[in-house]
Amino acid sequence: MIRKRAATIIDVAKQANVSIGTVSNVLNHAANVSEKTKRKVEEAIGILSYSPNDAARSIRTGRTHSIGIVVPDIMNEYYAKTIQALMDAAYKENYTALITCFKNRPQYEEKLLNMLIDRRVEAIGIMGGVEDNELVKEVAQKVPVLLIDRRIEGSGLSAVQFDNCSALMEMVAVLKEAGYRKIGYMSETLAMTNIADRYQGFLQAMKGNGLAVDESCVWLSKDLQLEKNQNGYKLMKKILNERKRSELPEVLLTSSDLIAVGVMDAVKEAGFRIPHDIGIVGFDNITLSNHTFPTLTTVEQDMETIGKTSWDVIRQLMKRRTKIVHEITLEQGLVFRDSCKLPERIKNR
Amino acid sequence: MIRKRAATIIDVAKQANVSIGTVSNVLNHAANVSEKTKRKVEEAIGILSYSPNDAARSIRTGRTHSIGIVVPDIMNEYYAKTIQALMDAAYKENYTALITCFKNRPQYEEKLLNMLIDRRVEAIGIMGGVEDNELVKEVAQKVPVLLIDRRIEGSGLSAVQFDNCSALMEMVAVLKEAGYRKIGYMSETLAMTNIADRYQGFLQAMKGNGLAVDESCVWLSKDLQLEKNQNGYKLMKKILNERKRSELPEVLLTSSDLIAVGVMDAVKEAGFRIPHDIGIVGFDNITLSNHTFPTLTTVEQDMETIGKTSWDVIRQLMKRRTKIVHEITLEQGLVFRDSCKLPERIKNR
DNA sequence: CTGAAAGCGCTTACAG
DNA sequence: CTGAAAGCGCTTACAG
Repeated sequence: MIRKRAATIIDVAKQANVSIGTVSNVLNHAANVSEKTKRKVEEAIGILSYSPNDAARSIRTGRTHSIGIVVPDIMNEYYAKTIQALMDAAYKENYTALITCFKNRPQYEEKLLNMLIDRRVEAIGIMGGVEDNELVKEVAQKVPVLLIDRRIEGSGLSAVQFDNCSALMEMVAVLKEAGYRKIGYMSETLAMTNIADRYQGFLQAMKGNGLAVDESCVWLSKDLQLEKNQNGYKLMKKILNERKRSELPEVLLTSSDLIAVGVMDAVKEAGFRIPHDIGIVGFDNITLSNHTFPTLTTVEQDMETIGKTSWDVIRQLMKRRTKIVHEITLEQGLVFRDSCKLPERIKNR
Repeated sequence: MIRKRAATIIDVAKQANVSIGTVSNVLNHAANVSEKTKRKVEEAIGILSYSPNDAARSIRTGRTHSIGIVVPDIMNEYYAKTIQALMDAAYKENYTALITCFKNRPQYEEKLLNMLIDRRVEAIGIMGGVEDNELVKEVAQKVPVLLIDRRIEGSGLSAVQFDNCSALMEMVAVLKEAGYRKIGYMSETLAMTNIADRYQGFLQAMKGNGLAVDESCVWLSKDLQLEKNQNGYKLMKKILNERKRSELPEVLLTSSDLIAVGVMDAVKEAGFRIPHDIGIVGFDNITLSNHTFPTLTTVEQDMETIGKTSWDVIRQLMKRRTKIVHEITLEQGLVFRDSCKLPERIKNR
């Protein structure tokens, strides 16, 4: 079987014995077309199983009805759910989202962004680590950019973010109330604002609550950006090998549920009990966190909401050629489960 | 700030004082262009920060360098990882994958497929439930289609699949060896071949091992297609409410880890112990399955491999205008963990 | 209500 | 090595 060349608007016009302008009018539900010719055209379209070529259309109209999304990867449920919500919202308004993943490899980022620009996406949403802020600003000269779950200080770029700092401050306050004093912290490096904000919240809260930060219990590692689960496990295993029990924190805050789960595996493997010997706190509230043993105390980020909100803002950004800056901050929520020793009165909040 | 109109090849030609044909030649690393004019052109490109318009290019060349992927959703890790592997492979050869999710809503499927055709993707990979086989066949008239993790009998369409039937036969044999007799089965309905094959494998193996299928312990529910976790929990809860313990299976096979995890929650909530009172088996081997309590016995599907293989086949399909049929079958693997009572000799296999 | 024609931003033979 | 011109498949004023 040989696939036929796709029919064009010219073929349809010939088949229906009308001009291509008329076919175009039918296609676009435009200008009064008589019922009769409309039927003729539609019949011809059916016979030839014609479908309009979007590229040709977009070259004329100057619009592509597509947006670009840049994320580290889609394998992390946090990204997957956010993107899904954003895509769904866009799709309902006949926009297609081009998803691109750069796996935290800087050399990919530029290539991906250029690809999106070549495709003339009408806006770009950037989630996570495009590390080269200058690059992002250049891109924003050409096409509206929305930063999702991050920001670039002083760039005048729109952003939808969570209030990471507050969430961590609350969490630390609760841990203190629960009797914890020696609070450890494990995170990817602080390149992204969302991650940095959490750490700031941690530091502020420790200070505010009169607790000392034990620097030997703070681990910031670049490895934790990807394969968080695996790398969290490895890092914790190494820590447990090197230290005596008294040198461990009483509770360990982490910047991701996946990291937390890896850490828990290492801890359990070393024969410690959670939360009896050490408490663990995650971040994201992915499905996994409610099914680990013990279940994981964490910070909930509402992916549905950030995804939808991002689309709303992107739509605003596309509307006008003049630039306006949107800054939206969403609240997170604390989820108390069994991986920390918490009094009932706290759990029931 | 007002965003400028994007520069075109004409602008570049003017800026560099050459013809647009020459600019095009530089862009496409084509025909001998003298070093000097090349530099002139590149400089002009820099000054205007010109980027070529893919739509215009594709309308001339007839190629879009993009493929379409259709999946139920990207929130299930099984789909997410497969797509990621496929996207990565495609990306390395300068192809972009347009990901579309139809959420098992039939009315979406046609719209999505048309959208992909309008965008003139050079091939389409379909994973999971596009239910209308006729629709798929029509699409395949226009553009090469690869079925991923499913097939359409007698359609002459290429497919990359797992050997689901064999995997289930092996699993049943192992369960029998472990002493299980009353084996239950919980799955989404059998609309898709991958799901149907598993059930066939189950039936065959039961027969082959001289075990009776207790039909009261077979649940096939449409609800389990989406939100598998939630809906698995609900279904199991209902079952536990309605039955005495003696009416439950000794071990329950499920068609997805997410379903299995929901089931385990319901079982534990009802006060039963796993695997002491009832064994549970999942399917997919997503990250979650190694962290539940108890950890989940399951069937591993190598997402990396099916994703990459799918790209390899898609590339083949795009190469020629004559149709050739590819049928590739991949092996799965059994993963023995703590959610079933299994003798050590089996676990160590 | 319908058609003829210009033009969107490119690539591709073809001259020179 | 470089340029002029045709043409890809559409939409959009503009006549009639």
